[in-house]
Amino acid sequence: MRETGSAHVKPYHHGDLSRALVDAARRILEAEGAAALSLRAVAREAGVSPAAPYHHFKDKTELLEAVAHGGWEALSEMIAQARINAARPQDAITDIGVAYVNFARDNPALYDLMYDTTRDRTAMPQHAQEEDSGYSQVQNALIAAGCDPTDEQDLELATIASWCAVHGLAEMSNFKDFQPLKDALGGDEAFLRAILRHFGTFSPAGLASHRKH
Amino acid sequence: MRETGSAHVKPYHHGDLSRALVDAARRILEAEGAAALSLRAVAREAGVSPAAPYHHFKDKTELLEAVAHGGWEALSEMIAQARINAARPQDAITDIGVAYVNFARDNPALYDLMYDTTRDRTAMPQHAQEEDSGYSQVQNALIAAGCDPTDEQDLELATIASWCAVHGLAEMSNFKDFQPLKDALGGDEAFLRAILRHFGTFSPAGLASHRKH
DNA sequence: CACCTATCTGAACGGTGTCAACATGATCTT
DNA sequence: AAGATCATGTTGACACCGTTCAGATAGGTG
Repeated sequence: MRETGSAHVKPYHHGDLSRALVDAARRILEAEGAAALSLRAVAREAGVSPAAPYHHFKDKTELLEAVAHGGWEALSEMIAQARINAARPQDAITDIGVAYVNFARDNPALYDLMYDTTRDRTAMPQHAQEEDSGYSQVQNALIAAGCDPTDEQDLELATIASWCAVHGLAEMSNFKDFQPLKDALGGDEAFLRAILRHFGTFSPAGLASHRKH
Repeated sequence: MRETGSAHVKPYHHGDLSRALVDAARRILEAEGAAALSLRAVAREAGVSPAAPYHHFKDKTELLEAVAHGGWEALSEMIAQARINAARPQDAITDIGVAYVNFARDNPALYDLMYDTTRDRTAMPQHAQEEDSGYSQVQNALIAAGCDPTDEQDLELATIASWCAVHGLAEMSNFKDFQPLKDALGGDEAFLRAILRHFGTFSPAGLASHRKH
């Protein structure tokens, strides 16, 4: 490729395969589910030989971790949007919860992959330490909702509890559909908010009622 | 082996393979993890040819479902024990939560298998309809803790919320270890109870504070 | 006894993750 | 400009996997 002439030239051997592979994996994941996500299928989808990925990822696991990482970024984005769009600061935590579960519902296979405990646990904690991670956003939203920011221990407990509760709801929603209850409550979002209301830490009232010593 | 003489005779072709296979699968799961759980490995462990399982399970999936079913039964047992041993009725929900998370910690691979959303969703909901299922036990414990049993809709929401929260905590605990926080709080169980205290629905106070209309 | 059916084995198929050997071509050095 | 170098790609192979099918084996039934 001498000149950057027309549209789709292959500038290098491939271009940048790493990204192409991750994209291909994500495409397969959405279209055909986790069962169809083989390394060879990813290579096929990217138009490359089965051994090619090994020059960019030492393992199938490492590729999946890259895919999962992209998922965490997308989820953080969703959470940030929900936080920005919240009518009042104290609504933010609930809105984050809704956005979180919606993300899990819209990308069930990707969400499962993100939490796949078979792989190394490094992916999520590492991501949690970043500036605008979902975790720290939840923490800030809790403070905005009235959580005491000086009691670090309690704040961390509240953040973990919130995250666990919403994660549990998200996984549960993918596992069981609760359709009759949803209908009785008037739809998906109503059900969601009703459940969130039952998690104490998600309302200032709940927060207050749990302040002990 | 013509006569039913001594201890381990093989009365039929094998005895009863279905159970032996499920046991073998459970053994592999605990010893080597989910990655090593191949149908062939299970057959090997049971001392039988790779094709033998197909006379008892139509699929690898069907075997895994049997294993998962056993897991649900064991979990129900744990919950029942926690409920019986609770000092006061209103402590039962919290104690159930502790027992639940402990079960998930002690059998991480089995727990993952039980919630594997790749398989058919029939396993868990079906089990939830049984008499002494974990789900209905949680519901009863909530009533004992002061939840209004006449408001069926609210009761179901509370049960789901409780289950989601504890499931989330269990999965999260297997995903991330929270060691520094655990140390600061004085151990595993202290951490666990601290988190549970932050789920509003798990304390009568939390229950009361969420009663709206 | 002969027949039937359930259970198990052996061999085979296509698919998978992974690796070593080889090919290719962009970049660096001279 | 020419040749060396190194990252990137391909081919072919290996062991293992889930699954199937034809045949062996043995219990139950007439």
